[in-house]
Amino acid sequence: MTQDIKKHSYTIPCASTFRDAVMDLAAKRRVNVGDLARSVLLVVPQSVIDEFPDPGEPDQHDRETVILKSGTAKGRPWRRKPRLQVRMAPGFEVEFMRRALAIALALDHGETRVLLHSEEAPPAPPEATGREVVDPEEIVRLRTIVSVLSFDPLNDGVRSREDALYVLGFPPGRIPDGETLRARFRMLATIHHPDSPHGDHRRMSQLNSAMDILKRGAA
DNA sequence: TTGCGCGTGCGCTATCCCGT
DNA sequence: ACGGGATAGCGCACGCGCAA
Repeated sequence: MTQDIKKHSYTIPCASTFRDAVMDLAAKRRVNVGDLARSVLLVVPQSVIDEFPDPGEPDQHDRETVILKSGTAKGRPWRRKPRLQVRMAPGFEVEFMRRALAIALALDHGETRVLLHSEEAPPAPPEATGREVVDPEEIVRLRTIVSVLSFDPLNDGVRSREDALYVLGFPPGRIPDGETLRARFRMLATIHHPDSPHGDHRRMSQLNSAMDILKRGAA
């Protein structure tokens, strides 16, 4: 098997606190740092990433010491900038990827809205000051993502417990408790409700049917 | 159908090359 | 000589083919 696009290995110098936070987040999500960066690149428009503040390089005193464990220089200490290393498709700039990872951290901290302008950016028109700008490109991306990741509505509707588990995204045979069930339903309902920007009447209807079946089964 | 071996790709870590 | 960036190498996961 050969790949058409070779991945490139990026070295991203950053403050040790930033590196630790990113690695903690990756560990918490059970993914690697590259996955975090790719996720942000997938769902956040490039213009937003470009505008996001760059966490920047480590300061002059922020250095890590590495002791070589083998080779001719075994035992020799190396001082270098704290860094993150990721393998991704070529063509990205280090600052851009550092911003992307900063967005991942911001989202994890609950900052679910990303402003399209920074303090240094040219002043916005008076009527737009202090408001988030809705990027049409972002809306299209999000709709595509929701469409791809959502379950395919069942042609014959939700007729069995297995169908219900499928619609709610649980593996076959799983017996979710009431709290897990309600939490999953609420999350999916906010996405598929016809009033939502990404809503779908058919999916919402099948969600309700699935919930009914599982609630009856749990009773 | 299952188990085994092989090949390939990828992530992570450590090392080494080269510019300053 | 030092230190940053690039990459080599190791180990793991997964897909595929084949045999039992």
